[in-house]
Amino acid sequence: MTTARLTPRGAATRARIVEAAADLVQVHGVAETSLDAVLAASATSKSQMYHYFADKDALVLAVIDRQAQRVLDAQGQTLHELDSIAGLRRWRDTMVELQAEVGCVGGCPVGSLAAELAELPAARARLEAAFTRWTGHLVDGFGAMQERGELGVGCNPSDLATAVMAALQGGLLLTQTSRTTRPLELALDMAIDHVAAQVGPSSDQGSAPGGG
Amino acid sequence: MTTARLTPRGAATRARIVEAAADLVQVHGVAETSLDAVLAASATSKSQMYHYFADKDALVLAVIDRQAQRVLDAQGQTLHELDSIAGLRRWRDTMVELQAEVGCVGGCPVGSLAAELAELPAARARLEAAFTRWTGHLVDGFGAMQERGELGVGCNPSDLATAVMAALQGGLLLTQTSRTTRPLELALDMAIDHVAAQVGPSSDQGSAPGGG
DNA sequence: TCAGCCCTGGACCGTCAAGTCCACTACCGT
DNA sequence: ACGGTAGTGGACTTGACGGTCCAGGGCTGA
Repeated sequence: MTTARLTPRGAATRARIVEAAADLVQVHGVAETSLDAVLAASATSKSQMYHYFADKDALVLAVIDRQAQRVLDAQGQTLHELDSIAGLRRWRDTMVELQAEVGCVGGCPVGSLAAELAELPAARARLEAAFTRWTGHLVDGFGAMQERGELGVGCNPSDLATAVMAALQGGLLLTQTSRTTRPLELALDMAIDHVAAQVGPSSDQGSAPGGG
Repeated sequence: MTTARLTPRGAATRARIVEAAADLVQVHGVAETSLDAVLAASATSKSQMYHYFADKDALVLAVIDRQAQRVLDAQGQTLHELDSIAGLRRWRDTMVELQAEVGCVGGCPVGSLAAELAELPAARARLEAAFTRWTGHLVDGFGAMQERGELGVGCNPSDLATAVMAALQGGLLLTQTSRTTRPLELALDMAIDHVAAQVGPSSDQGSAPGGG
């Protein structure tokens, strides 16, 4: 089922299902979330669920998109002010704060989905798109810094963003596993230092030569 | 069931079950791996499974330990030569190579388990231990470098190791999602640069002040 | 030889989840 | 008013999965 031919009432029901599913998936994971639970949480019936989605997999795809949006929303304004080292630091503090607030439980909603669903082609494509969109905000920030001459012309904003996102994801995973925000803090500080190291020298990244 | 009172024959059967379960879990994840599948793959019967393990959860704990060991084994000698930048680079190349060999499929066996099971207390404890052991090899390497005066006395080998492990885990997740080794390469290069930046200056880490 | 425990085979059970079906209601356009 | 489509309720089917049970095979030690 696509989103064609939806009355406002129908759209609201569909959204309620996705919202409830997203909540449950965030806590229990996809495999441990039953449709019955989603139905109960959203006060809908089986026929409604199958009216709006072909099957559970289709719902899961919608949940991926929803979670990706939620993650971006949770970062608020800091996500749009990544064009300076100071902005990156504020963003770092926001991410750490968000984790601390939930007691380091749950990890990254998108990262967790990626780990669980990366081997399913359709889901993988959505997750890759979600990461690309997220990372895009970093790319934009680094690009702006580069245009202003704050970042060496030799360094690649996209590569830089990918490295920062990797640090974030790994930091979140270790934070979730250890129940301390420390790994996230260390990982993001490392990443920001890595960006800061590109400030000033305008020729080389100072990295290992071998890269493919 | 602990490992008490096991004849060689029994131990072999138990090991066969864990081995088959580990194989399946690595590909499909815990939730999508049924006991029947494990039994078929290991040519054992239900009664054997429940003779050696109290329930599926108990088997999963054994699988976590086995996967942790497999990951360490896969890294071979490079894991014991992390006491120099050159050694770290060889280790990086090994990790990238391992991912390339499997077509970037599967991600990190331990990381994937962590993402799936981190909210289950018993599993979380094992996973945390697995990461600690793994990270321990990095700590040892950095400690040796520090003793030889190659690393500033002000920097903490344990923190450094945590940051590198975060980069590794995040890099693996993005590599799995994007089906390219590039994120892993970028993440590990960043991490190694971060370690290299501690070489020479013997006072401060040059990181953000706020960390708590 | 024989008792006893480790080990194994496989039928069986209860539960729960995904997905189907059909009768019904609500709304929209003409 | 009325036909058609969107939307809804909920019982039902099917099958897989985790877990139980018990009878029997096989090794070991006295």
